[in-house]
Amino acid sequence: MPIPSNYSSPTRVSAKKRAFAQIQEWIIDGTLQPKEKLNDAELAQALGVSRTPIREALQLLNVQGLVEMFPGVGTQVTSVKKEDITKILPPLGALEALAAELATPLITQDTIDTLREINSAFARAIKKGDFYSALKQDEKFHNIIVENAQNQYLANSVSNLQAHVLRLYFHQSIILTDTSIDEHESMLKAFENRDPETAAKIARTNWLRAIDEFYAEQKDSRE
Amino acid sequence: MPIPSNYSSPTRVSAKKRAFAQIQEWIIDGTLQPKEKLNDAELAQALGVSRTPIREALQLLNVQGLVEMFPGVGTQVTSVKKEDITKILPPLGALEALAAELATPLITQDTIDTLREINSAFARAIKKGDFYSALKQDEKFHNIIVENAQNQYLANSVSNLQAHVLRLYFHQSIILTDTSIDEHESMLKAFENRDPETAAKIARTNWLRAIDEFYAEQKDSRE
DNA sequence: AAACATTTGTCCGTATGTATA
DNA sequence: ATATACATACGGACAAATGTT
Repeated sequence: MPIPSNYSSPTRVSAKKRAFAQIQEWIIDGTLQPKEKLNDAELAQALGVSRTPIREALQLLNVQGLVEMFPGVGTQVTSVKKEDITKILPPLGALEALAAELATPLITQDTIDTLREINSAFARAIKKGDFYSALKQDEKFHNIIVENAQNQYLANSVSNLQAHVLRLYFHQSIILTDTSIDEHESMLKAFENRDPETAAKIARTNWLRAIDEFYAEQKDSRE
Repeated sequence: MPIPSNYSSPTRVSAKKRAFAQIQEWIIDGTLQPKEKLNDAELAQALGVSRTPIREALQLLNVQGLVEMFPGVGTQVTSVKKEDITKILPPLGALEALAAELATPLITQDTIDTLREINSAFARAIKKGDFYSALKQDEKFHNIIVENAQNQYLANSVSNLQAHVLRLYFHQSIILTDTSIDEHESMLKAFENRDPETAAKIARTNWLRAIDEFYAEQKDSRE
């Protein structure tokens, strides 16, 4: 029986990592609801592993702020209020603004072209009303900018906040609008002009605007 | 035999937390050097616990970026170059600027007075040449501002970066100068004037200046 | 007040994987 | 290439702590 040569690479991940990814996904997409109790023995059985990797995964999720642990009492999914976007987006906006600023002198025209393509896909998804796909494109767009800032400390800080943004999307706090399409293009223009201040300013606005839009939507739905 | 009434509270911490705090301290103060190998069995014996809490503590330190783990191979203290301040301080400065901005409308005169006292202690420590004490006062000063921003996501992001700043201090990358004394006072004035833009700008400069001073010092020592 | 039930915290043995002789 | 040494990854059992009946 022939053995595929690329056998080891595809799924050689530890039980801990699989548990982490799976539980995180369940929390983000709402399968595990806020305040829901997390019993490590149950999760262990559900994922077919022992308690050890589950415990370790839960501790990492605790650091990320997705679960809270009460020693000797219990572990649960952290609660999340829709208004939390007002807490999460300002720091994320500040960091993404810095990322845009730092990336400006480093980014290549090739990368800018790639970003332009992603923004087109983002635009198509928005027009089609496929908001989940739009969200993924938006995430890809911003991640490429962060990568190009070439600062691991910055990248880590951003990724910790991003999980929360994703969760808020599933809790209907984040609304994607076509305003972002033009903002993205303006950022690309700023990159091409090597204008870090403008790039930073747009990046920040791009995130903070979502706060205003959320409250406008809230107001609409009350009327 | 009388039992102290406040017995349970003082040292009722888990082995994991003790291990985490101890190992983190050793890494920050240089007892455990960059690139040094971390054997969990050894650490377990040194701290008088089993390997489990050590493993868990190391995983948290890994997330914090103080240790790197190579599955199945080994765990070691992350390397740190003095130039890393140019990577760490920009995101920290951006977040502290945001903290100052958000704290401006929320901070009370009482708190401002407390900050002024801390800045006096900071000034005295600088004049005396007691830089470690100055560092602790500086940390206290900034932490109070972050607390008053009342944003847990922001506070978490900041504290993750702070451990690295402390380690850089012990590696002689961070230099404290008396310029900070006046900058702190200017921030307090901005708080009293309820001027968030100015407060944010000073907070950011206060951190970024350390980069310039580091390179000036490097240059001096070459001459 | 005390024993109980539940859940987390810790210990240690074993399996698995990697690097080296 | 095989074997060997070594470190991590995981599993399962026990101990400790908490809240409750």
